[in-house]
Amino acid sequence: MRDFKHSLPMELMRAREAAMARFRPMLRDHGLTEQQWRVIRALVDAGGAEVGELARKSCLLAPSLTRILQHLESRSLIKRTQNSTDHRRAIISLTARGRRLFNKIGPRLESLYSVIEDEFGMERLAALYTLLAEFYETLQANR
Amino acid sequence: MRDFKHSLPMELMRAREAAMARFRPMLRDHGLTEQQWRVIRALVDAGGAEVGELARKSCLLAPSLTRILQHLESRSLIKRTQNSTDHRRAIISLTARGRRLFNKIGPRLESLYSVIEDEFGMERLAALYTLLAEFYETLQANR
DNA sequence: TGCATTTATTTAACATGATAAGTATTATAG
DNA sequence: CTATAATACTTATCATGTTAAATAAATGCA
Repeated sequence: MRDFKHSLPMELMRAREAAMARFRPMLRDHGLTEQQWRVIRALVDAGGAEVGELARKSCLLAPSLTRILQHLESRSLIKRTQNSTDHRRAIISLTARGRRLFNKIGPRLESLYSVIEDEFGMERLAALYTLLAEFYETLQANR
Repeated sequence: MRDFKHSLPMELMRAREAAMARFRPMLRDHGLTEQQWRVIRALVDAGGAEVGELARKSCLLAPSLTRILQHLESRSLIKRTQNSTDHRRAIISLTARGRRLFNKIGPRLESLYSVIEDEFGMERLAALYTLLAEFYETLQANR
C-alpha cells in the first residue's frame, strides 16, 4: 500500500494549514474567523449576492454559511435585502461597517501573502495554482 | 488586489474537497469519518503510538484527537496501554477489530485513489506532491 | 386552478477545528 | 528533597463541517 505520508488530501491540508497559520492570527485580532473573512471578501468581490451564490464563492456549505451570516448580521457587518420577485432569495451585502473592516484587514493580509510569494517564488506558486486548478477540474469533470 | 478566486488556501481546500468527495461516502458506509480513518491509518503505519505522536501523524489537533480516541475506544477499534515508566503517556494501538476494519476499507480506498491517478496522470500527481511538500517546508522553515 | 415537484434556505444533530484553561505526571533548579 | 517549571493530555467553549430533514416559496403540469 501507498505510504501514509503520501496521502494527497493530507498533503493538501498540511500546505493549507501552513499558509493559514500565517493569516489566522491577524484575522483573530479583528475578531474574525477564516470563514467569516471568506464571506466578507466574496461580498466585496461580488458586491451583493444571494446566499447560494455566496456559498459557492466562499467555498462554504449552506448550513455553515447560514450560521456565519447570522453572526455577521448580529455584528452589523452585513445586511439582507429581500428579492421582491422571489421571496426565497435574500440578497446579502456588506454594510459600511463591513466595508471599513475589509479595508482595514485586506491590505495587511495582502502583505502577508507577498511574503509567502517571496519565500516560495512567484513561478513555483503559479505552477502550484495551475496544478491545483487542473486537479480540481479533472475531478469535477468525472464526478 | 489579487483576485479572490486566486486565494491559495481556497484553491488548496477546493482540490482537497474534490478528492475527499470521492472517498467520504465509502468511509461513511463503514461508520467512519475522514478524521477517524486518518487515526486508524496512522496506527497501522506506526503500530502503536503515543497520543502526541498520533496527532502529528494524522494531522489532528490534540483536542480533536482526544475526542476521536474516546469515540474509537467506545467502538472497540483501539485500545490504550499505560506506559509503565511515564504515566502521562498512553500508548494507543488498534484492536483486532480495528485491524479488520482497516483491512476491509483500505483496499477499496486504494482503488478509488487509483482512479484519480489515472484521471489526472501519475506525472502531474507527482509534480503536485513535490510542490506541496516544498511549499510546506518553505513555510515551516521561515515560521 | 390545484397539487405534486423543484428550488432556496434554514434547522437539527453529531463530529471536528481552534484557542484557552485545567489536570496529572515528570523533570529540574536550588 | 522540595518548590517550580515543563510535558502530555484532557476539558471547556465557541465556530464550522457534514449529512439529513424541515420549511417556505416558486414552478410545472394535469
